[in-house]
Amino acid sequence: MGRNPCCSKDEGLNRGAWTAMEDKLLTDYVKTHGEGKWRNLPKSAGLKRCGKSCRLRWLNYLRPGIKRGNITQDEEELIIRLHNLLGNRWSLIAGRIPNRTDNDIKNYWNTTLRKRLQKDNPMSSNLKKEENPNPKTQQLNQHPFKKMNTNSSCVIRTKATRCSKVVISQQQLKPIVAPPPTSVDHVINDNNKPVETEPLLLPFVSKEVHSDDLDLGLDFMMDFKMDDFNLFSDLLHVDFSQSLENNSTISSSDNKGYLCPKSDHIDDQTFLLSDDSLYGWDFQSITNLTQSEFDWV
DNA sequence: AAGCAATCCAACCGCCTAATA
DNA sequence: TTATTAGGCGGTTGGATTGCT
Repeated sequence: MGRNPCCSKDEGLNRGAWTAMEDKLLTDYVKTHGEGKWRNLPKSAGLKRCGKSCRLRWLNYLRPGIKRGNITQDEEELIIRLHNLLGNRWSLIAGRIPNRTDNDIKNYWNTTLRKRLQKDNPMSSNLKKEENPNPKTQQLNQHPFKKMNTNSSCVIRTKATRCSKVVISQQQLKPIVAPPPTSVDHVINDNNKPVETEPLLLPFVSKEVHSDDLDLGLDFMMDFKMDDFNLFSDLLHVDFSQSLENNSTISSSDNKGYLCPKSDHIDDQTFLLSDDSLYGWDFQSITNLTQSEFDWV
């Protein structure tokens, strides 16, 4: 049953810093045979390393096009904003910053940004270390989707965990900053040709906007399928170009990248979101919510 | 110049999900 | 369907480097 045993327990494997010769062996092998099959790679490439170690070395160091060090001002601002949205989800953050690795960004955050931001804003709970570092204890004490902070802003950080269902009442969606569009205009493929598709209708109508109600804190992010992260590209000033399923790209006439949920109505006031339903919400509606305004089911 | 502290960052560890036999 | 592992991820470590006294 199952797959063949992993190499990780093998004796006699090299550990620690990689030598130039090991780097060359790994690079030559991956260039010839491509990425993947990491378990078998060390043996085939003549490396005395664990496959996991090879993968990490390739992805974080040897892979062509990687930028290392010298984080620019723009990149730094983007990291901060993305971290506000996503918390410590380094791979997702790295996915929005070209040619940077998650490890690089994580290191930069931990060594530079966190300290600086903590200094600038010592009350920011997002920047504090976890009081209880034991993940097992955290799991026992908290719902995996309810990593709460004491103030209203919070980042839900779940490791390899997904929200299955959540109920949001329409009332809770106030305030909506701008009227959301009623549909995404069209879906295009890689060749910029329109694709036949059903309209992605928003299940709620916009409310009156009261500027006094606006709270633009962006510390909140739900843990839906993060593959859909491109829907936040407007906010992040990044090209709205990442592919969705079927190699298609959604765009809207105002290029705002509004989120259009495929949710089920429970009644006129409440919507049930399931795991694959976040082809999104109006971004501000989501980010203005506090964690306590959700009922997890 | 020496010793120590602070910082950096590559690599490892352990957990989780998806894949697969 | 089930058991098991590979791949991927975030957290952490520890050796190397840099800065300070």
